[in-house]
Amino acid sequence: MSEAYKRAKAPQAVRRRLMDAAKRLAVEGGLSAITVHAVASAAGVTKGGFLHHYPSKQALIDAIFEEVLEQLASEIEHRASNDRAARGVFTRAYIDLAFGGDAPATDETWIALSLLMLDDHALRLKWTNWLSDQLALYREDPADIELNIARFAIDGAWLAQYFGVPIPERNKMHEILTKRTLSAG
Amino acid sequence: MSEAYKRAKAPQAVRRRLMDAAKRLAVEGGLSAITVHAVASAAGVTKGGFLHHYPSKQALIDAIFEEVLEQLASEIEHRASNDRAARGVFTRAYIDLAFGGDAPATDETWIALSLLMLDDHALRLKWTNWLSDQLALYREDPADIELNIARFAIDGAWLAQYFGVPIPERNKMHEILTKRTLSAG
DNA sequence: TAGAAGAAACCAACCGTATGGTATGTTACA
DNA sequence: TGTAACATACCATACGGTTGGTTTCTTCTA
Repeated sequence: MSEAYKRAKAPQAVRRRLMDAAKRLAVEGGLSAITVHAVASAAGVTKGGFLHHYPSKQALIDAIFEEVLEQLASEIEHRASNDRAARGVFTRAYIDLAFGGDAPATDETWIALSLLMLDDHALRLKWTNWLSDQLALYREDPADIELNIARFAIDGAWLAQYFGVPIPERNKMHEILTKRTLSAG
Repeated sequence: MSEAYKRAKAPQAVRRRLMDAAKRLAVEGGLSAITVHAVASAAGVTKGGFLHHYPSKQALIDAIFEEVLEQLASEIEHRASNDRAARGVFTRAYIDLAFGGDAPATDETWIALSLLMLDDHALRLKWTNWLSDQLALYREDPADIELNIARFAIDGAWLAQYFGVPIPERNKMHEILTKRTLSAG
């Protein structure tokens, strides 16, 4: 009898570990590092265990993506709830989220998200739909140039971070970008 | 005797086609679409042909990367040569390059570049080194917040484009970003 | 409340396929 | 006539997924 059989069954914890392991592997080694074997074994389980919980590798990826989108929406909502301005509510929350350095785990999650999207057309579509839904929800004008610049800058800043480039004067940048979402219309 | 043997030998043209095919495949199908077989056959040659010109798949990727960096540097240089301002010369050229919509091939090339980098740590390093060299060459302050914001925004805009999101009012955005590289210091 | 019975949670071994790369051959060019 | 430019056949490996088992949990009944 294999030793692993003796462990307590904890399906929910295993699913969590599988998701986290996949994200971590993606951040550390790019999306090509996400193999069924690697993820499974990083989560302390075999391929069989992996494929019991998720019918395919793609299913896990989709699950991660959905979860991250939900987390993102919830973080945005939390930040937006204290914002009484008429314009740029979503974008400001987006900026805050990117610069709010209190949660490094969040950064990893975002990077993993981006990596996943970049090789998967369906996920890219989900992302753009999510974004446009959010913009609609917070009544942002998708054509507002200033807001678009700010959001693009945030995306670029993620990339820079993933590339290992230190961003100088984060706080100041945070402040400037935020201010511009408030000024003109 | 196979038909292909009868073609005129044109090694230089084949190498060119291999590079272009790899870039196109990356843009269309993500980096996982770059397989030796796919690239070779898209270039009208077999795996053997591919591996005669490049000792490995990675060698082709490296060659593409080097070439793109050189092209980029040359485009930047061309644009910078007409710029007499003291600040932000590189960044303005970078912005121009991204928004100069006359060359859609350039866009594809950049996207391919980004895709390649995202799964290859060594290439990411090469990119950051290239960037910091360029900043030094044009005497840009790497900590200049306004310039950093502009460059980040450009990177984010590429991504958006790759994601298929139309960027509203490109010209206006181009103008605004450029203006900000000129104003304060 | 015991325990039987079924379902859920795993593991280990196997399979087909795709991939990067090698070895060896064939044709064209210099 | 040698060398560069290809093609063809082959190889080892890694991958996603399947199959069939073994163990633990849950639930239903007497």
